Amino acid sequence: MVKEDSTYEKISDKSNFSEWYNQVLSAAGILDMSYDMKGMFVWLPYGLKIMRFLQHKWDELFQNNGLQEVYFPQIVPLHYCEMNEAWWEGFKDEGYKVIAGSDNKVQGALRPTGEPAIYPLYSQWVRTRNDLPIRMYETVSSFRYETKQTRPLIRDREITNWFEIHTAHATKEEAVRELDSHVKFMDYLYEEMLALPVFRVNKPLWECFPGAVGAYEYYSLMPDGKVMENGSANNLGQAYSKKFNIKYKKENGSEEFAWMICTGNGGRFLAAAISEHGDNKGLVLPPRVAPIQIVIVPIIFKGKEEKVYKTVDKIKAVLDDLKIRYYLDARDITPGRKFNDWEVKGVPVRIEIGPKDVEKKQVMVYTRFDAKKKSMKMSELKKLDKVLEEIQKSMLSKANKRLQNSIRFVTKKNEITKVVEDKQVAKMYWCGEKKCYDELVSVGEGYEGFGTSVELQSSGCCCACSKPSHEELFIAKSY
RNA sequence: GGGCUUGUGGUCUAGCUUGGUCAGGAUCCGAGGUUUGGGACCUUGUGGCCCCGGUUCAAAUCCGGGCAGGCCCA
Repeated sequence: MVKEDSTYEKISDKSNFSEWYNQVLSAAGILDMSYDMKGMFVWLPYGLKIMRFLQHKWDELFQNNGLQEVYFPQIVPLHYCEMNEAWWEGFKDEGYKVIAGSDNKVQGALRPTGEPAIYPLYSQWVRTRNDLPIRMYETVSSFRYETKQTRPLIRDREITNWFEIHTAHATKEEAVRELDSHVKFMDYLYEEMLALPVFRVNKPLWECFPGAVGAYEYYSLMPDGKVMENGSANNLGQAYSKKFNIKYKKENGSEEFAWMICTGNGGRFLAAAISEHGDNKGLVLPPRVAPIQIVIVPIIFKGKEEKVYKTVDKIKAVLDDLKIRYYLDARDITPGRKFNDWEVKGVPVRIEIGPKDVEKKQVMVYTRFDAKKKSMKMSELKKLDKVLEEIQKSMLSKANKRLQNSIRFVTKKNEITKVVEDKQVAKMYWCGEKKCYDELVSVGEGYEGFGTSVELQSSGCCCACSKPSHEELFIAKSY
């Protein structure tokens, strides 16, 4: 098991982000990227543990809020796909078709998204008002034959560990309340679990599905100053229910289409966390999602093994009491090697315990994110859960600072280029007209106006046409 | 879609300009020993030039094609 145990792999400086990112994924044992199928990767034991841990967090969160987990088949009949023609037009070129049988007949498509699989069934399930709401989610793989450059966890051809919530409601108001709770789910996963601040923005309407009411999109700020779309919560209105015929009979006998909400995200959560928190030594995991929160490294000298291991047992007892996820590294290799292994893997805290510490009734505590090593009395070990919480908080506030410092407010069109080329995000007043949007975005190649501020603080004059404006537009390069 | 670039044991890599004792190093893995407070050390063993064709007395090296990666830009 070469890959599960550590291998000594070089990690570039983080300023060279593309290279650094691939090396960290490999060195930390997240993915094996040598699988010979473009855009598809092998989840290694440690990487999958982290991803599954995050998945358990959203399972718990969704189910505590009344959402039910379901599973729909991976193969979607083509006539389901064709029910939403505009959608299929956009997706069919990047769809995988499944052929089987001696005549190679096309059996269907691997799902590029969940809608075409799920909504035809919703249509059957909904007859009366009592059948609503439907509140379900699934965690699955989606498949897209990407023609762009693929990048592990960021742009895959098999999008793994992807959750999507699909809900259907009797009224518009109920749907809006549902959307609000999805926003809270995303905020919780980002801030509370991953210690990641994000841009939560509104999409310009022409970027939403035809007929949709609106969408919140999430964008992560990557180390190279580009932004990455990272999940969305969509208020579909009745756009999809009309396509898929999801409707119920009202008391007066008339028919009403369901109001629908969908929300999804997956591996990009992890991509953003790795990119934000990682450093030149490797991964740095936020304690709340780290599968191993504390690693214990015993330092063994000949003849003194027993003493050390007796103390290790005491430490384990305390950690058990605190319900901390720990791992005792008893491998027969040198301590220095173990230190580095677990640093690359981003374990938040390491406890070193050797004969000297046993004498002094203490341990050495190393914290990964600030690389500090301090001694701690055995009697103080029960504070370790607070140490982990402190780390979590500090990681969030550090990331928050970077995000806030990256935003530059501009008042003139010609200032945008300088900000974006400086690897920052430009923010400006915008009147809401597409014409002005196009004008502002076209000042540089590859620029994207990725949304407008959700929490509006003030208003001013449109950066393009100078008319009074109540919206703030963000512009940056994007993934 | 356009441009640039790379392919050497399991992994990382030297060699390519100027063809010829160059297939070298490191790591991993196996065996033995000594160790363990920041990637230990010594002895020893296994294992490699992406594929096809061309030029040549001679190709990892030059040329053509294929396949597979990586990076940048639309």
